[in-house]
Amino acid sequence: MSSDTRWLDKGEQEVWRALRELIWGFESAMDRQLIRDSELSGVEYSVLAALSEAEDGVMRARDIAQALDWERSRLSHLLKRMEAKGLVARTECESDARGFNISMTAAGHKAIVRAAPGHVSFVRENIFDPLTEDERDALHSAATKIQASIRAAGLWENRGAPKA
Amino acid sequence: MSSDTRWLDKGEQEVWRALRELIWGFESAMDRQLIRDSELSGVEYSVLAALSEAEDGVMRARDIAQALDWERSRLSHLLKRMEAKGLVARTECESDARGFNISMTAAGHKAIVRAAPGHVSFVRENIFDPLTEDERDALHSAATKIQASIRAAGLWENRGAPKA
DNA sequence: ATTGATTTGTTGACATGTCAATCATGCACG
DNA sequence: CGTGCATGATTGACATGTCAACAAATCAAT
Repeated sequence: MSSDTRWLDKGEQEVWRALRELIWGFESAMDRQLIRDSELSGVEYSVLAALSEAEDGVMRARDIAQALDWERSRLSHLLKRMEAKGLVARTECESDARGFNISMTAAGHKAIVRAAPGHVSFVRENIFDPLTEDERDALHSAATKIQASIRAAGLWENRGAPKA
Repeated sequence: MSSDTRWLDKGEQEVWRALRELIWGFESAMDRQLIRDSELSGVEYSVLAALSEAEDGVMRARDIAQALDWERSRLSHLLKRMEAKGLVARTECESDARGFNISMTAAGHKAIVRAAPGHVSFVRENIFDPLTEDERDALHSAATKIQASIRAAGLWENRGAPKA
């Protein structure tokens, strides 16, 4: 596993560098755009967007965490802050006394409605507009395959309890 | 800029979802692999890798920050921790009394030599092996174009002082 | 040379994320 | 029914990153 390492050749290094820079830089650029043009951070936007996609704008915390693939504690901390800001509200869950229902407040709804156009424009202008159709398709399948490969290697899940 | 937003259609949403998941998940998967198989975190690996590429294994803090496109304070905090762990050492800079030269210690060198094969294997097995040549090339050009587009929009730089 | 702007780096306050521990509830199976 | 394990969520300690303020050295321009 050590002596027979297949190192990256020149061309592979360039691809890897481009991808690494994209992965490191894209999220913060997106955050910057959101914070500049709205009152929401990227993670706050994610939560509100998830809530928007639910029928009634209400989701259990568990389901939000699953939809976003986040740790529970991360969501819990964030929801506490968002609740303090008045973006979401929590009500007890009737069917399961352990759970909580998270809903958007009017302020939360207003915030995401205001933020969404700029966010979508950012995605369209920086991902779809610059790429040819072929490149877009290839990007799609490449991203899907890479993720599948990492999953198969058991390195994707956050809480990696590899059934020790 | 608000009423004429071009929203994403079904297919575009799928591409965007795949890319977003990749961007969010890849880095932490890489970190997980490194921490599992070595004593280095992803950011520590980055610093040591940058130092490795310098001729004599010595770089000024400024140049490391530039190479990694990091904020100065981030690097400063990290170097303090890495120095405490004995991975790097700092010496004053002769030519510029403000600067510091950062060098790898023997322990730092040992650590990255031990971590590198696993890291390269991770990259090869999860990026290059699963993709066809066409996909790899398309991924390369797509990543490059997306980054160029974000740069052109002025949203790439960390310290965005947009010449107000 | 002196002044003022720029560069280099550190620091401290704060925001955010991870991890392990905790607690209450629900569920499965005897 | 209980008993024990799984689930949902919170908490606190800690790791890490950002931001703005700072200090010291250099540079530029007169």
